[in-house]
Amino acid sequence: MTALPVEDAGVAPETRGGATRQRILDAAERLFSEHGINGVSLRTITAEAGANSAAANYHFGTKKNLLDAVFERHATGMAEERETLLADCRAAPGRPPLLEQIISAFLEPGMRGRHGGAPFARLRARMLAESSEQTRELYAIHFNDSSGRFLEALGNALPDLPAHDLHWRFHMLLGAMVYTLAKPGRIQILTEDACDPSDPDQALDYLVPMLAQMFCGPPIAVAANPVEMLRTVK
Amino acid sequence: MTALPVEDAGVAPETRGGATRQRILDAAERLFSEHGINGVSLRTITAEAGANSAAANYHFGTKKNLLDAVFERHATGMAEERETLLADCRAAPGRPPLLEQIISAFLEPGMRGRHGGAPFARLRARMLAESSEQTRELYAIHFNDSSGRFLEALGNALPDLPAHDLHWRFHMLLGAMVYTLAKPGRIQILTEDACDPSDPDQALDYLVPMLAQMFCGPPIAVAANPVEMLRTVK
DNA sequence: AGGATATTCAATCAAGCGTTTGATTGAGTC
DNA sequence: GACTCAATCAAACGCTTGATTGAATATCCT
Repeated sequence: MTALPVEDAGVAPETRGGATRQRILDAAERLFSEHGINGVSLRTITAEAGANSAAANYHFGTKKNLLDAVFERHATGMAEERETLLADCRAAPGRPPLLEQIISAFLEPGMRGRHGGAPFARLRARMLAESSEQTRELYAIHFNDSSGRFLEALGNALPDLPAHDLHWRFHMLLGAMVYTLAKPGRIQILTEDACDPSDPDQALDYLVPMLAQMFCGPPIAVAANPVEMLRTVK
Repeated sequence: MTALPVEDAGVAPETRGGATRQRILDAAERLFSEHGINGVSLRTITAEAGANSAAANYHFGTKKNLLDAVFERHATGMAEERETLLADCRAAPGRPPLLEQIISAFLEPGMRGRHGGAPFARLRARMLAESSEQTRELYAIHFNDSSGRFLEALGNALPDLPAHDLHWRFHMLLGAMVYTLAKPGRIQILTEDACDPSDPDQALDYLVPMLAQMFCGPPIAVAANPVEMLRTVK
């Protein structure tokens, strides 16, 4: 009868690596990252992939599942490379793991690695800005553990920094990364300088020292606002 | 139908006034910021505004024009307040305008001001992440001049910093602001601390000193990469 | 070889989209 | 009281959307 249930017995199309399936994943990744998830139709994706318009539904069931697959394709390997580089930091030359090394271990796999490259990077940034339910789930599944371990490592590298300050600095680390990945192109418009955040090498060369500088600063004194003081204590 | 209190019986052909028009703008701003521009239909907007489904097209022509109107409603005043605060920095107490004061003058109007509040802030962040043609135009029209003047003021406050470094630090300033406005909620998920970037007061209390700290750091030495060196000269 | 399985195809569905239409309202003007 | 005109309304326009179907084709296994 109908071959609808994607989780058929044996090897379902979910897990197979068919050529059409791969082409659809590639096209979806590129188009999602360029026009947003709601800005691209399955017809456009399958056309770009040179496949029939029903192919996406056949291989992934729904559009939501397609985005899941696009995300999972690179996220797992990316998180693993992050953890590997973090482990290298611990078993490192000097005594205390260098702050810059930790920051670089966090940024590099997502900005320069072989995990999707620029399209997947921009897709992640766009998804974070949208912060839909699906996005929150995907990030929680694939990145929560990894990010938590980096937060812990940064805390160990800065034992005198209050947790509240550490969290705010990590927030800024995420912001710098996500904004860079999103390629808004504001600086290029404003300056016409060679400052090019869309160049991964240049971005890492500058972001890592700048962020390290920021992490090293003294704790913030929020004396003016007693409510903030209370919050800081927690 | 009973004549409801038409508060604005002004001289409004299509440029101003009108209670329905305002309600549509409010609904569009809220829904756009929550679900994205492509994620909301005009029918949803007009329904939320308690208006007829044709009202949006009547008052604004197209969906694109509606987004223009939503954006322009707050952007002009926001840019003006930024410039006013920047002028206050120049005619300030001490000799050199404080770095923190300039940064605060740039961030405050967009984060805490009466210019749209949280919904408009999040909408701006989302638009920057999408960076469509329309977004680039709107930002260029309303914010290019203002941002350029802040870039200049920051350069004057840090005369020894190479332009290339200055631009990268301004990029990070934008990233911290945009990411905070987008409310991705990652830190809250990761830490369960009271660190809450969606609280404008707390965000300004922490972002301003952290960014000032980053701006004050030494220039980045990119010795490893000769290509970068060449680019820096330019 | 042949039969089962996996994939592709053209065609179609209901639903929703942005937009347009023509009629209707009701306050202001002569 | 007739006329004007911005504003609102119900209804429909043509088109695209995500999803589904059943037949046709490619692929594999024994």
